[in-house]
Amino acid sequence: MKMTPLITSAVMHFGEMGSRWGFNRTVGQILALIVLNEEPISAQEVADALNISRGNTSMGLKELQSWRLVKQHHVPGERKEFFIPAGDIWTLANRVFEERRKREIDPTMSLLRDLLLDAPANEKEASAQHKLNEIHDLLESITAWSEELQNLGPEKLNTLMKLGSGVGRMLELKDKLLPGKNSVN
Amino acid sequence: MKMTPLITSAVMHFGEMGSRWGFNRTVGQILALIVLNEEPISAQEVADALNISRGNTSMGLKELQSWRLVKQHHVPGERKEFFIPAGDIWTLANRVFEERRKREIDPTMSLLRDLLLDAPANEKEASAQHKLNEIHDLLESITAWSEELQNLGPEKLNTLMKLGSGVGRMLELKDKLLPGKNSVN
DNA sequence: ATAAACTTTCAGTAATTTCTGAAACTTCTG
DNA sequence: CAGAAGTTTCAGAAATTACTGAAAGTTTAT
Repeated sequence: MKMTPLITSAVMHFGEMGSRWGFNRTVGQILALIVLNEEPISAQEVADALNISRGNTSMGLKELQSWRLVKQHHVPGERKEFFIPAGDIWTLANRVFEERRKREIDPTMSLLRDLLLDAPANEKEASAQHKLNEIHDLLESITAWSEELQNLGPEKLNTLMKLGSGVGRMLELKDKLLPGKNSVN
Repeated sequence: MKMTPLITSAVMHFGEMGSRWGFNRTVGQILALIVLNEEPISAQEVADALNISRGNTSMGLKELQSWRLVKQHHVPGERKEFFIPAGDIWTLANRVFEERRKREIDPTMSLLRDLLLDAPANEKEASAQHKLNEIHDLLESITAWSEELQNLGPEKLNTLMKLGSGVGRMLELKDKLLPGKNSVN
């Protein structure tokens, strides 16, 4: 399970970036290693390749499974468990988005809903509540939208992306195309 | 500069969430306080309201300015500097996205480009490089796409969001609408 | 030029997060 | 069921990140 120089660079980098993506250094490294390695890999091999303790490895793998980025893979005849990516790159990226949405947006949405239920006590609160409402609506849109993108799937998403600034123009014409749809402006 | 209960709850929550959004607790609290307070607020008032040291406040304000979420506001006749949000909610959310993209995606893109330049040394590396290439393309699409959304502006974005699953159907018809555009599937 | 009002910096401390490794646990095998 | 092979847990150590407060720095007013 020696890593080639290329894989080493990539793994180290994903470790560095790990914390920015919502997990810690070793979790990032483990993920990169499992994704870049075509063969299934055992926990012990992960620990050896990355030079981290067996305990830390176990926790990292557990976390990656809770993010649904990595899954166990049983090799017939082998006693130990092996690990492989839980899907293709698109799937993994989606899982990361989804999980982050749960951690970064959902709790705030829930608090905002609560805060917006109470009647404002005075002028100051009324104004603050108005802002909170704006934030709530924005987050709600982002959530709805990201769910929508997930349902589109990679090919259509790609079409949409390649469309570039065409999206704007298309929107202007949308009523002709989909006359039944909610007209906003 | 006493905070009302509503504002206190919101500020505390944004503090908790701060670290998930890319900054630390006090920076999150300061941001919430400045956004929810309609009047400009001085550094000293921030420190008092949040019960944090003057030094920490100064660093927090500096960071918020580097994210372009908060700006200085000079009150005529007053000696000290006041602070206000750098724009409306939409603008602020956009700045957060943009800044996070810089920190979370750009460095990886740059590394991936480098790693893809070298010829693979063997089978293992060839396969890893293929995966890295997929990741590169995905990140590139995400970047292009998020820039596109920013240019759309809030109203059109909202139209798009309200369109919901209509986006998929619209895409299927897009060639009729915009015949000049790049055909992907 | 001096002083008052205010801000920033930064060395040291506090708080938090991550990692290790030994012990406890779980399976499988003979 | 004994023990070998493997995994998980978790208390404490190490590393990282955030915060304080006193000293240095700025700016404005006189």
